[in-house]
Amino acid sequence: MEGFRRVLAEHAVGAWISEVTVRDTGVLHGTTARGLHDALAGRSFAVPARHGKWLLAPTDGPILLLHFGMTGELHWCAAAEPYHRHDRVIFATDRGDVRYRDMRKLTGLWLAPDSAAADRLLAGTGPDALAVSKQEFIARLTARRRVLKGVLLDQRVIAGMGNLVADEVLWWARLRPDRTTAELDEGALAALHAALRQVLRTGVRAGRVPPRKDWLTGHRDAGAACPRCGHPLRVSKVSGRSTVWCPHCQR
DNA sequence: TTGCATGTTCCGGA
DNA sequence: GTCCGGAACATGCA
Repeated sequence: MEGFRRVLAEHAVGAWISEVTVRDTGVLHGTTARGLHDALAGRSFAVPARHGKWLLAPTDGPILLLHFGMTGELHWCAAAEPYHRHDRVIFATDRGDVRYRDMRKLTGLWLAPDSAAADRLLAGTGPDALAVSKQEFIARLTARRRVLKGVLLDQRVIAGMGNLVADEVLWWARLRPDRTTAELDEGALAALHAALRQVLRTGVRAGRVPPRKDWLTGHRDAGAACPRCGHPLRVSKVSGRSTVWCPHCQR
């Protein structure tokens, strides 16, 4: 996510959009190929922002909102570069192409005429996980009794954590994914917030969740050993999502 | 061929 | 009303 924001920030700010090519309308939401082209051709990209898993790409006119689902990517390419088979939308500019690439098309692109409309699209989304204070984090998490894994993944509560990151955060905080928010004391909640900040800041710096050997990430296969204590990791479903945790050091 | 996958949303049941 | 699991979505891979 953060990596895709950088793609825009480093290459596209100020670039003039000459053409918008939609190769698969399946990724468009609330607009059409013609609508997207007419709204953005002739506009210039402004400074992008990220909120949770959303990338906001303002122009000197409308605001483009991008979501990447599980398999989406944003690429900066020379105009001459051949299309990738999963390039769904191409924004051709005077400097090169911004290409929205996505295999599974689970989410896609939205168009907001102005910032008020963009706010309405994100109205149900909670505060960004890296912007939330410890106090607010604890207040939002404990507002209701929820399973930890489920509440961390709930974008309405806190925006930005996906399945792998939620597992990583719980592993760092040494908390079992199937415990509930009601069981945690202040210390455990503070540890959860600290783990969240550490994991996300490292991920943001790297532009992705780093596949480090000393992290849980990269140990998702059954039978793998916990990189902290060496005990076998457990793989199961929690809150309906595949979940990896260490029964020995997560309590 | 079948099941699973890094996300979101809708639905039915508790 | 709230919360949870399951299904659906579209596609590729083991």
